[in-house]
Amino acid sequence: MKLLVFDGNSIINRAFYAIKNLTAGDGTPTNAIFGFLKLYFKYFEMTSPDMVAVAFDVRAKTFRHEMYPEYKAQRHGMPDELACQLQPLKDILSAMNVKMYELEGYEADDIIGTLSRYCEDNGHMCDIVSGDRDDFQLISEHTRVIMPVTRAGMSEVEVYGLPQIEDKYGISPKSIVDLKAIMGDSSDNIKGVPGIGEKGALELIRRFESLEGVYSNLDSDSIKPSVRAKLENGRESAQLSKRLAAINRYVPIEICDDDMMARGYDVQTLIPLLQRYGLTSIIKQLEPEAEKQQTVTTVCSKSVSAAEYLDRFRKSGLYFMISDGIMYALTDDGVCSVTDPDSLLTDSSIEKFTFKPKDIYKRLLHTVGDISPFYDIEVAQYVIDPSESAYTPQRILDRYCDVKAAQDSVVLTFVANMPTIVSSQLETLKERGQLRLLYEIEFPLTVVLADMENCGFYVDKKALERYSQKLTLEIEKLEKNIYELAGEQFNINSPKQLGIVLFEKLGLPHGKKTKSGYSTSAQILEKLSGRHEIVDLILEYRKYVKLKSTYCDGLLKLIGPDGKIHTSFNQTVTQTGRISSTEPNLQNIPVRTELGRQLRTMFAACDDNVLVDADYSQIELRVLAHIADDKKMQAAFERGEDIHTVTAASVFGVPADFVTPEMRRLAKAVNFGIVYGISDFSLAQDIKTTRAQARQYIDSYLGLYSNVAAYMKEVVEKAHRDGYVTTLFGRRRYLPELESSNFNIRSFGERAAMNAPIQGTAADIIKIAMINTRRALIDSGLKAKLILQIHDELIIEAPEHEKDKVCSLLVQQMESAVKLSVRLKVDVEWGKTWYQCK
DNA sequence: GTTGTCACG
DNA sequence: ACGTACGTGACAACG
Repeated sequence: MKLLVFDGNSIINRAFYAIKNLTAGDGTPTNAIFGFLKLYFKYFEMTSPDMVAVAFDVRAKTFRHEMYPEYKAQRHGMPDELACQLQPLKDILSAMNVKMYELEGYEADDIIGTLSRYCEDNGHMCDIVSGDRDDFQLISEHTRVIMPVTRAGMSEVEVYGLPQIEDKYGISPKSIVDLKAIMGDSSDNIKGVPGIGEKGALELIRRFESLEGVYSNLDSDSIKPSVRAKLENGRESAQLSKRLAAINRYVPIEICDDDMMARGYDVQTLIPLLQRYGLTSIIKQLEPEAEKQQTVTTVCSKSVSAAEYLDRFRKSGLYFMISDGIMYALTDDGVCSVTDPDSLLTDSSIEKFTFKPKDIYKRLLHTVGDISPFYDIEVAQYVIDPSESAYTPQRILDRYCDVKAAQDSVVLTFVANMPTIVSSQLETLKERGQLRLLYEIEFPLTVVLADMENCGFYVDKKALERYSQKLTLEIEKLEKNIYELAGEQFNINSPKQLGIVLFEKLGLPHGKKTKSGYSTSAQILEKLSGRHEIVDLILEYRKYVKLKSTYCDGLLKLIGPDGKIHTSFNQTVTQTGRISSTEPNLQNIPVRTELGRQLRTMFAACDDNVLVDADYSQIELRVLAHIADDKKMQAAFERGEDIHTVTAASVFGVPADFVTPEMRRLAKAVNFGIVYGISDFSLAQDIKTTRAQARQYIDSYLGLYSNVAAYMKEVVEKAHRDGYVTTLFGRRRYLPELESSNFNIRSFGERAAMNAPIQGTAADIIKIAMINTRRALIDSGLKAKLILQIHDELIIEAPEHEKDKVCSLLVQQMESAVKLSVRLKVDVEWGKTWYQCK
């Protein structure tokens, strides 16, 4: 038998923040109830339990609170709009015959701990649904934790069992309490041992298993004296922390199987209740199979093996999607789950149609080697219209199919309708001439990205930790000085508090105001630099804090057991066709200042490898010279001259040898401005001059490059006429802003119209280069791998002896990716670390 | 979750 | 007369 138990408070809280603006007819908020019920049905279906229960906290004095008043202090504030939904939810659950447990003095955690222990004692399985990682300590052979997470705007689920915990932490779930006893948990106000963080605590627990194990081995030589001292000082805190972190598994409640058995709903009570709260879509969901029959052709309850259907797939193509680890495929008999998918996925005689295949690619690249791309509905939709904020099965169904899918059968409905979706997309793409963009650039690119994500980028963890500590010292010094100059202690990181100190207490002249106070941006602060010593200190403080929080501590958290950082590349985010990088963003690692650039010494090649780093020189201006067909600009590039110097010479009417650094700086700013869709106002601000002077620079620039001027005019006209602009490879960006009656919005549309074809064509070009580079590396039998793309830059990790070959191969592939009327120039560097590649 | 700030191309 | 550069993502504070 299996029990499914929900942490009522954790899930309703999550639902409350995930869903917005949902109220009953009379204005009572119902978003949290709705969200809770949706998740309830989803996980019920997913786990098919025999028994269900929901546990709630009861706020009261408890052992934990008496012993430690700050414990979970910040969790007490539940907003009124949420608190008022608690009782209605309990009423609804009661009508659904769902057993609820709560007991004064105990938290939901404790009740769940008790229920899971009951399951283990009685040989049942137990699935815990909670958003709280505290519950990980309960995981065992019998017990799993199911956690709803939001990724890329899609609600997904993470399932943690014994192997996942051992994988993630390298310790057994039982030791998690001991881990927290040492490292603490700021969200629960558990102090742990001061001075020892996650890393140190993990190391100790991996070695000695428990807190007691650590303390009985305190004299062990393998514990560094500094750590030993901290442990000795923190002994009492650690013991208290352990008691606080441990979930109570002996709450005095009466448990019996019969109470928790999943039985039918009390429809007589339930339906009117749901109606009262305006939850009609939940009522629909409750209506038996009738609704589903309409929307999903057929759902086979049994799984099929791939071999059974092989011939049929071969004829019509394999339509499938993977959701929660299960592969759903469309067959003549409806949508079935498939038990042994790999033989199908790697059969090159079957055309595959799917949704978001990158994770499958990542697995297949590990297990079976190289692969051919599948049709990806998500990426196809992105090519059709890149402006969507997220590409979900639900939205694509809404767009192409006239079906209503119940919330919990979206995946099945989607798979059932894939042939319709794909043929509609192909019709659109064909008509617009975007098939080559899709099949020759976007689809093959996904495989390259999957490969890069698998490889990862090695980071020297030790060195990064040292760097972080160094920054901490500097930050503390600056903090002290700032407080002294301000005459008070305040939170420098709070723009609000900082604004009050600078502009009210110290009376500095303030610039523009934001909605919530004074602007304290670097731009404003720089103007105040001479007026008060504190200003420069704050600017420096900000630099250090940014480096520490985002780049040291942020990155450290994401270094995997292999010592590498595996970013996620997103192919469907940007409006222009660029890719983006998240968790972490490796496309914005500091480089512009020496202090920040130091970070790049930590990004290194592992083992005996080296990094090869190549970037396009002025790719956007070269693309502009090509698209605008401006002979003068083309000639400047052809002569191999520095474009900013040439521009400066012409604009200022002096020979190139007489261009001063200042003149070059101005010309460079104008060149950038042109690419962004320039205005005199912004240029003036950027180069700190008058608007009239900026106007003059722009005019002489456009007089010089007259075809650029003509192109800018034409592209904006085209955008107004057609509603979109295109890149050289047919990528579109729609610009509904141009229809706006608001001048600002319309002007933004016009600047975007000028910029998108340039930025987008450059993005297309490097994508082609990535695909060709990967192919060339594989075909020439080199071990070297692409690991990172930064818009105009590619990084490869290669064995040292392949270095020379890889350098020339990379330059060759990047320069020859496309043929333009100006040559593409690429600079290449290599080194053991990223820092050395300059 | 939204805002302000700042890192990158 | 309007009030700005184009494209991203992460973090801390605040609601």
